[in-house]
Order: sequence, then C-alpha cells, then structure tokens
Amino acid sequence: MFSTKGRYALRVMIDLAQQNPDEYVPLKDIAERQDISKKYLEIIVKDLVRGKLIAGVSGKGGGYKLTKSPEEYSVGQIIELLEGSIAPVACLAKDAKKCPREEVCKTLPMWTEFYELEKDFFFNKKLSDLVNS
Amino acid sequence: MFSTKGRYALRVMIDLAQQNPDEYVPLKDIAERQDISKKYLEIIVKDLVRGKLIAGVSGKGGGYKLTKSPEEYSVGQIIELLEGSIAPVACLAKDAKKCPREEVCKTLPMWTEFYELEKDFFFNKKLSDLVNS
DNA sequence: ATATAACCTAGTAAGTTAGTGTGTTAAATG
DNA sequence: CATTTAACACACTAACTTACTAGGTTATAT
Repeated sequence: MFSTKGRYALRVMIDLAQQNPDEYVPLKDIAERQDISKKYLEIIVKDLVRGKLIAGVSGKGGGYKLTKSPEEYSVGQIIELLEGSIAPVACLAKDAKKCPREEVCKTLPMWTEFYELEKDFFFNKKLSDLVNS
Repeated sequence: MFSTKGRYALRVMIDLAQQNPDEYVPLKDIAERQDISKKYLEIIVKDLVRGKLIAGVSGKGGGYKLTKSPEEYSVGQIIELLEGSIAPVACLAKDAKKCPREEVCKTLPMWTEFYELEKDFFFNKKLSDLVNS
C-alpha cells in the first residue's frame, strides 16, 4: 500500500501543475490548498527537489515550481522517488539481495508479471492526465 | 509491498497443493520444505484455518490439508485474507472511513483504476496456476 | 501412557510511518 | 541596511507494523 509520502508528493505535483508555470509557488500555499501539514510537506518537497522534479528558490517571492511541463512527468517516477520502489515484493526491488530460492520459487513469475503490469500502468500515466480530470 | 504473511501463506498453500490431497500434512514438514520458521507459520496457518481455506486436525497423523481443489482458490483471496486488503491506497480499503476529499480528489480515479487491474490480476490467478509451473 | 501435532496467549526487537520542533540560510522589499 | 518571507537543515518522537520467539495446553492415534 502506498504511503502518504508518495500520495502527497503526487498532490504537490498536481497542485504545482495547476498554478502559473512561470511563478514560484510558496509551500505554505500548497499546504493550505491541499490541507496537509507544511512541515511534513517540507520533507516530501526536499525529495522532489533532490530528484530534480521541481526547483525551489528561497526568500520573498520564492517557492517551488515544476522543472518540466506536466506531460513530461510520469506518476511512476514521482511515486518511485518518494516510496523507493513500487515493486510488489522485496525480492524484485532494485536494491534487493539475490534470493536463494529464486530458481525454485513458484511465485516469482507471478510477482514479476504483476510488477510489469504495475510499471506499465504507472509509468505511462502522466501528471497531465491527472490535472485534466 | 506485500509482506511475508501473504507471501508465506501462498507458499504454504502451494506446498499443500503439491502433497497428497487426502493426507494431513504436519506443519513441521511444510516449515522444513519451505525453510520458514514453524512458529511463525503457526500464526499464518491459523488465519488460513479461520478463513476455511485449509483444515487442521490435532494429534498423531494430524496436520493440515486443503478444503478444496487448487483450481478453486484464487491468489487474491489467499493474500487478502492474510494482508487484510490489497488496495493500493488506504481510502480504497473496505474498512476505510470516508475521505472528505473524495469528490475533489484528482488521484482517486487513478487509484481506483489500478485497484481494478490488481483485483482482476490476483483474483483470476488460481492456486493451480502456480503449482503447475 | 506416550508421542505427536494442532492450537492458544503473550511478548519483543527492529523498523517504518507520519509527523513535530527549532533553528539557519537566502532573497526581495522598504 | 533592516525586515520580511520562504527555503533548507537537522534532530526528535509517538504510534504502529513486521517478523518473529517463548511457553504453554488440548486433541488424537498407537
């Protein structure tokens, strides 16, 4: 189950996509509109900046804005950045240590099949798809 | 991400499906074959019994066996029984309290769409599909 | 009677989640 | 240059979940 981090990140991105793309939007405004603690959003937004999905400037008139247009972001990359991995099982996550049962595992093909389905869904779903709805 | 509970439950079910369907299989044997702590499996197996997916008898010659044939179990019902819900977000879980943002939520349609995809996948995948592979 | 195996209740260390608190730095405005 | 605004940084925490373990009691076949 996806946590608030990934879900809130998506909401921040959607919020930014709905604002003037040339203006920096202060986090305070996003927090109020989305009704999420600004303090908590700081953590999330930090990751979004680190991942270069948004850019921030300090000081008066500062805030955050998207670095690209909404069609250029996939939901998958936003969630993955915040959640670490969207793999259904630990052994399929990118940083997973090799499972000793890999060769005999009766469930691995199913997990892999589902993971492909999931990636297909979330990486083809664009931020712009969510804004226009 | 699915936890060991759901994953181990699946492995127990697969293991049972591979044994003689008329014999009771002791948990000790399953634990050894699957290389999972017997003590931990007791917790998982208890849920499987509660959900009537398997039946157990005490005493010598006792153990567990499937109550139905492998084609009659879906992977979805096994995992759901152990994990509680396979919903991608909390607000879609059956016991979820109504979200106040439901009507304005830009992401809910996407989560719902994914949830349908997920249920479709796991409830149509049968235990027998995993055994014969 | 004994061996076997399910069944029951409880506890626990480690990790994760969803935050909060208290600052410091950077930039625009008067 | 002082003030305001806002990002950025670091630390802390309560509650919950995960993945177990411990120590029994009850049921059944030989």
